[in-house]
Amino acid sequence: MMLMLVVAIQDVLDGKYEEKSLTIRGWIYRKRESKQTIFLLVRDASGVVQCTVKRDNPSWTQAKKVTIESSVMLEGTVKHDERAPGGYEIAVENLSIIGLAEVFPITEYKSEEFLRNVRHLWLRSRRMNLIMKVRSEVLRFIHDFFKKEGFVEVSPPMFISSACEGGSTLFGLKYFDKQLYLTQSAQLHLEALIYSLEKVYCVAPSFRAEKSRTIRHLTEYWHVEPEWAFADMDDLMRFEENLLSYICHKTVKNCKKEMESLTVDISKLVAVEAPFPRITYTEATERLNSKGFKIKWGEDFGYDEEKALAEDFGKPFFVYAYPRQIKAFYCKTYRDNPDLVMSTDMLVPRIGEISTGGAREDDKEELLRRLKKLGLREEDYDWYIDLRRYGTVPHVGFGLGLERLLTWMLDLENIIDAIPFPRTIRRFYP
RNA sequence: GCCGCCGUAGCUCAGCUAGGUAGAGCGGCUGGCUGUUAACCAGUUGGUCGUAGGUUCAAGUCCUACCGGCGGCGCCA
Repeated sequence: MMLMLVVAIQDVLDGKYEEKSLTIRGWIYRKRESKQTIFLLVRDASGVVQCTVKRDNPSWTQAKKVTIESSVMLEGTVKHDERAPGGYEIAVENLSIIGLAEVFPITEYKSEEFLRNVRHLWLRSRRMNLIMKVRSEVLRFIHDFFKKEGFVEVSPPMFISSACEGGSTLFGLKYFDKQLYLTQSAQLHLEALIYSLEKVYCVAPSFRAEKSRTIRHLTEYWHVEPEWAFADMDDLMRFEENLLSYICHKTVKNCKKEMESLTVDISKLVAVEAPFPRITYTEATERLNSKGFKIKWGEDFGYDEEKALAEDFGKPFFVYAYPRQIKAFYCKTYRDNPDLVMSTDMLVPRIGEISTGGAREDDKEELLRRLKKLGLREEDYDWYIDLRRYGTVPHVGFGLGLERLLTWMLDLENIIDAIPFPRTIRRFYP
């Protein structure tokens, strides 16, 4: 038996194999029959190519039999043909069916609800294929950037024994005969690691039992979190804007085809340029109130307020220096104004917050005061307080929601499409 | 936690306002078609109308409860 060249479909479409005999492997994407010719559109991980089977060819019988989504291996000759989508097609000489598919449930008309029910099959769609490729690349750029900046990737625990912030949004679970929780942020554990490694980061899932019913919430999402010793708020914001610029520019460059096929408007990504606008919470409040909102100083912004600000800027920006009472216990206060904390959110149009970060309280007595004031039990945070007992240092960190970032970058209508198997308040199958 | 919307064939929906024999398109199957672009033409197949009660001579349609789903707010990344 002659050994045939097995190639990726995208390479055929790129014209690398004109008039060559070769083998492709994949799945039947579309099938159209006429009297003399059966047209098989075959997809693999890389793309879709049209293959033609003629009536007088021995593979005609197999081609008659094959169904949508059957897995196949076929041999044939690449022809340049303007009538074929993509300009190239394969004249089939031999077709073998690997797995004959039953009638595939996904057809032309489909509702959101149905596609969510058959998510495990919908992942085969061109759209999900492209989104997952971009997601993979974005992850790679994130890792590249952190490594370039000297950060060490670490692996925090998912099981935790006490809350990071409040307890209400934690998923509890039975851990032998004890009560544990799924982590909602790696921050506290990352803070412990900076005393060894100084600059650390992780990309890991976070779990939130928030009963949120919106297009920008998942109960399980991937969280990009660094912690950085001996750094301040200015370092933090500069780092974040450089990271986002890097991701956007690399994605535009390396995922050109995918972005085109997904009809993403890349101009907003090209336009991302450090430095980003920065406004304080107080300035943001004044700005909003001049537009007709009625925010009292000390109140947090809702989604409407975030959207109004974001539309004003039309690009990513920071809000920083928030009132102490609306932020978590670990936020460091400004020493010249203890009503304010060194906390910053990065916001983007349409989505709102994609990251929250800031300086962490590094003074032990101050941290204890904050814990007490918020009614948190000191003994639950004993190990965390140790970090201020033994060689405390000023440090900063942030958390970036990977799926929110992708939703913004790819203009996704719903965050669920930024992850293969989304978990929401109502969805956990398949 | 609060508010709104949806549930009829494998899929997408109409039918409900004003109660009276369960409909269409897609898909499947059969046949036709000179190269199709999720083709086209003809025929055919296909139903616990989400579930349980109630009103009524009669309920897919009206009422109540429940179940499932989607979205908005709040909360957050």
